[in-house]
Amino acid sequence: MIADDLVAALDAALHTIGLEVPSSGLEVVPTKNREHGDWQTNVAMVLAKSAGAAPREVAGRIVAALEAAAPAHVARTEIAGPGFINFHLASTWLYDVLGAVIGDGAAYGHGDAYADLAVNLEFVSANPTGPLHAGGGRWVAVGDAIANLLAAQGARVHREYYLNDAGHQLDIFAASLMARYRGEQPPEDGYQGAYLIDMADAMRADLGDDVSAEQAADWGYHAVVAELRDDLARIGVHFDTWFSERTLHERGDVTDVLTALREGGHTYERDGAEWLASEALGDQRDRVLVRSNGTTTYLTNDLAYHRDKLARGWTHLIDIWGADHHGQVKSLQVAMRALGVGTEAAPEPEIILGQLVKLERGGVVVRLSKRAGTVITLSDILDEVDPDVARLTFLLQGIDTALTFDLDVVTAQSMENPVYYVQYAHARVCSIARRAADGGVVRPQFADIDPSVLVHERELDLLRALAEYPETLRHAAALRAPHRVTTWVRDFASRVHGFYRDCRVITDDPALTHARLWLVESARIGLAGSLAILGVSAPEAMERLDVDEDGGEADGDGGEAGFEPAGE
RNA sequence: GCCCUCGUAGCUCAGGGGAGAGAGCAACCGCCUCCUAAGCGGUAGGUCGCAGGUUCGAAUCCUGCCGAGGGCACCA
Repeated sequence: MIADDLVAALDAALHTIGLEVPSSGLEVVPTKNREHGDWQTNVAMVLAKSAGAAPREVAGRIVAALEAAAPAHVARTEIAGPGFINFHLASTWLYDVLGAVIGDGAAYGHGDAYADLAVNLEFVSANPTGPLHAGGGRWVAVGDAIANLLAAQGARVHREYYLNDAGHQLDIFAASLMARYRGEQPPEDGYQGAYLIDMADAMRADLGDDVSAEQAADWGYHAVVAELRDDLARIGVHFDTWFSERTLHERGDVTDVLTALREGGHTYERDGAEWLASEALGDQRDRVLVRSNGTTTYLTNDLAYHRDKLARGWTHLIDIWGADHHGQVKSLQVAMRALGVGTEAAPEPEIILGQLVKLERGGVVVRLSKRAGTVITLSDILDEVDPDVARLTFLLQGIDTALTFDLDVVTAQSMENPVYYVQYAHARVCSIARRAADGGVVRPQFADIDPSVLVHERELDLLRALAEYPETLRHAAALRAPHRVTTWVRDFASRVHGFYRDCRVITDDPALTHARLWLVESARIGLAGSLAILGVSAPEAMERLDVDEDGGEADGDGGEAGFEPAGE
């Protein structure tokens, strides 16, 4: 990588003139403005104070030393602005990028930052008492993409879904199902959703007219889990493990946790309940472990669960939670530390918090009411838009910001969704390759082409973006921020479209055609690779939509928001 | 009251110490005898919530305030 070469050269130059490398390290970054060259460093400004000289003067010394041993590709070095050192490179550095992309293929941009990590990533984990809520789609998309990101950095990643199938909620669910089965209203505090009526009918069809409460509880549970699995499959997410909370109770893991905490002297009795002295460990307050009725709380069970994940050999635990659970983060981490976790070998669980999704319909907030049974499910969304649209919609922005999902906007404008912009770039690029093949244009071996014919700004722009891709993936993985990949690929797609417009690939100039065919292949690799991280498909062909062919795509679902004929 | 996240263009959001702050949508103006126009180019649009502080340099870090969302159960 050119950046590494420049860092090495700077390091050597500093050594030559007797300056220390800044403690923050050497920073060489791409310039934002082309006029400032290709890469820039701020070392001179960082070192000015300790060197006891003006930044530009320090820069001058560094540049002099650099020129004595000029690194490859550097055409010109200049001092600019308050003391930046700008590197103007020959475009040969970009031909190296092209070579790297072609050489690595689908693995281009991947790294080994997490090669030693065995990650257990738990996400979604919605209670098995009904279908997946539409807002939960955010965790589906984000979790899967984070898993892909970590895997692309060499981690072994395990996707896990925790089924809270031992608590009170499930009893209430079973009672609600049983009530519907008998044609009655669910209990006051029960699940009012209409889906239970359908489910009760299905149960009757399955088990007949004489179903016991126990049978109903069991049947209902399995039906819900099957439905969760189906919904997730529809959007293309597969979990390696569906972990049942019951297991923890049956095996005695929960009592083991209690024993360990007691032995550590972290528990006490009050008001007939058993408490964890978590405030002393850094929590906001103490927490109940065992209720006065003898049952264990969510926290206790969750501790047993996290211990089990470690016992199964996962060295790094990650949970993705909605912000509505933020109050539990500290409790879990602090208690895990009390259990001896939090060491180098067993770091405490990493909790990724995401802000909640606000559902709207036509600008009006859809309030979810259990009583009224107003529920919009993920599968409702998938009935209206394809999984790629749903996924990318959830991956457009950072997880720290609340996301508004307007069902009308997302469905009515699904054709304008950025996902098609990116996929179209991929389809176009594939189309070129197809055309070339159909026309009998044979792409020579990469080693046999002359990349130096690639001099158009559009061509170089593609390679510049590809040069930054590995760094983008690394950052996205480190920050657990898949939306950075979305941002990158949208920008890259824009460059691909620009190139497509301005640079004809298949021409009567064989050298240029051959080089561009490989360039196009590198673009395909970049698009397909980043889309794969996001869990979005990369179609090789898409139909052209012409404005005057108004309509199209009538989804026939009685949609009141049909597509307007768009043009005058 | 305490804790977490967010306030950037009309709207939805990128950028999270570096040089005139970016994109998409919406508005306006252009571009298909040529590899798919789901495309490309251009114009217009900003006190980066407010006030202090740190720094050579702050939209970015710190503090306070204002505003929005989410938490503060012997629910999960």
